[in-house]
Amino acid sequence: MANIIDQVKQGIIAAINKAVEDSRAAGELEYQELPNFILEVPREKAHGDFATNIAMLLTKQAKKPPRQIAEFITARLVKGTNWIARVEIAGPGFINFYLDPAWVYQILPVARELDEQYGQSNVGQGRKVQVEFVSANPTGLLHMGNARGAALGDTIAALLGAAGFAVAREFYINDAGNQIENFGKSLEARYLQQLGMDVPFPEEGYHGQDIIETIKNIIAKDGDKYVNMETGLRREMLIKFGLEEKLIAIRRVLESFGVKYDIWFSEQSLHESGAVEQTLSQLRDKGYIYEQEGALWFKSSLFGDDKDEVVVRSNGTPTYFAADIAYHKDKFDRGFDWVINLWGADHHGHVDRMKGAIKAAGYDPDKLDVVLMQLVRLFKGGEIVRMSKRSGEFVTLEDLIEEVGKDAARYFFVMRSADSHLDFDMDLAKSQSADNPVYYIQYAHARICSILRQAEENGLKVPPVEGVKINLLKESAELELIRKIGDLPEEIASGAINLEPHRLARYAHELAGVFHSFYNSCRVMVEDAELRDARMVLVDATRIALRNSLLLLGLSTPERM
RNA sequence: GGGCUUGUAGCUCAGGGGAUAGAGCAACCGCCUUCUAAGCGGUUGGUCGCAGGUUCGAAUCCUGCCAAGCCCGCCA
Repeated sequence: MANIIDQVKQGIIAAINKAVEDSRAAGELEYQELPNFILEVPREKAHGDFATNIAMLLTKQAKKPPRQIAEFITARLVKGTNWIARVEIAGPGFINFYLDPAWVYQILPVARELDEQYGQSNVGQGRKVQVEFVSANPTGLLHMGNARGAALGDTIAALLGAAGFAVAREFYINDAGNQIENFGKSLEARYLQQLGMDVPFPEEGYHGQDIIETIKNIIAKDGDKYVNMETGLRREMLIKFGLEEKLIAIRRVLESFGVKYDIWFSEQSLHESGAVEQTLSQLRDKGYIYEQEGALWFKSSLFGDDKDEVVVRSNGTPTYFAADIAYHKDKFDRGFDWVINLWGADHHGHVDRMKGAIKAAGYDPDKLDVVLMQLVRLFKGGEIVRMSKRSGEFVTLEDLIEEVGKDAARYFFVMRSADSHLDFDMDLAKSQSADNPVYYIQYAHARICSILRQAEENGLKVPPVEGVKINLLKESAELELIRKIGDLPEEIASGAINLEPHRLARYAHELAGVFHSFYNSCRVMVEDAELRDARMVLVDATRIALRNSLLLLGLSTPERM
């Protein structure tokens, strides 16, 4: 019921199927197998409301020219059912369907009835899906790459939720391994330096100013009590304090970015619980692990990888990959039917062996999807902003939110497909002008709210749809707007299934555009009460579709601008 | 050297077997006594990186080449 357009489409598809079968039964057409035809909205409006390519696809089997096949099919299509008003054969053999214009009027009551729920569907059927994203090292601040991951991951999760999946957002905390050791050394050096001691800073350490800030906080709290401590213990204490502080900061920034996680999962916990060890011994029992040069290797080459991968170093410590296998095993053990990871493109080489490891551990690797996102290049004043984490010189997510605002930042990250190399133009993102697509969309929402607000001041409320003559909406701008509103459920569903949040960003922009167009050609507050009522319903349904889109994108929905 | 991603209008990008290839920005011309001009309408602008192949039909699929970014560690 929720997806009117799909419903109408399915009706037409059924009608086509029947016509084709009838034609075969009558001996006009010959075919063994019905080809996988499509029914789509043609690019050109002159080509009707929907069009199918079935006649062209049947040429081989039927051994007849496409236009003749189309003749047979159209002759057997029953007009007047499934909203089909007129059918035409065009071009090389397309069958174009022209529907009774009234078919779109069903969309408005549905949108208003469902309100907050309009656009949602149940294609996910409650299946459990996990989206893991950002998962940054808790040793520093979030950078532009993390920010893109946050916006994409959160929007993908929102789409999946709206499409009927039971979604969990998860942050994997890399609180183990080399970078933590490095973090400890950096903290220790800064600690001793801050207390006036002349000690060298580690070559590979974290040079960022934020580390010094952390140390100042520690000194403010505990003074010099760690100075005379044994170095191992001292680092442990500093790491504990530092990690906690960093995690709180990361969580706070992400929340200000509109991102909230359901689960924060610690890598360290997998080592402590013995899960890593257990996973490795299971893989060893299955013969996927061997020893060479003192290290343990996973036979990832058996699964299409170009070489094997170390899981336990010759010094006895497990690698990140070992923990990651245990982690993914844990995800599946928690009952997720679908596991989605957002990784930077620089991790692409990791995908095949991760899938291989999942297979080796006895799970279905097809249940893991890794969304790789290309790197972000930041432009400011027309120039690339060079960034380096090691030197501590980079624009943080916090800086970004402060400079361009949450809404613009989120929209800019989501408006491009994940695999496009994103050029982020800071000047454009923060410009409060027509160039900025975020304002364009929000402005449409504010305009609608303004109309409805003024109507209400004059004692006019949006009427219940039952008594309204929606069929008074005959202008092309009106019909186009209704159609666009009707597209939302499909946009959400396919955006979710294909993990393509940029489609929703585009949709919101298009919907706003169609509305602005309508606004300029049709006045809502007209004298004619019946037309006014119909347009108020239309405008309110537009508001619903726009608002729901904005919320899924994590953007605010201003009622005045 | 091998792998992954990308190459479409001046710029940033959609489209990913079908009809005349789209949007935003930029440029140019119009539209505010009327519900928000952060808006609308119009014009200009394309050898879809190059070359082959498959197909009734290729920007889209295949092969080769060219260019850009990233990766190829007992880092993550």
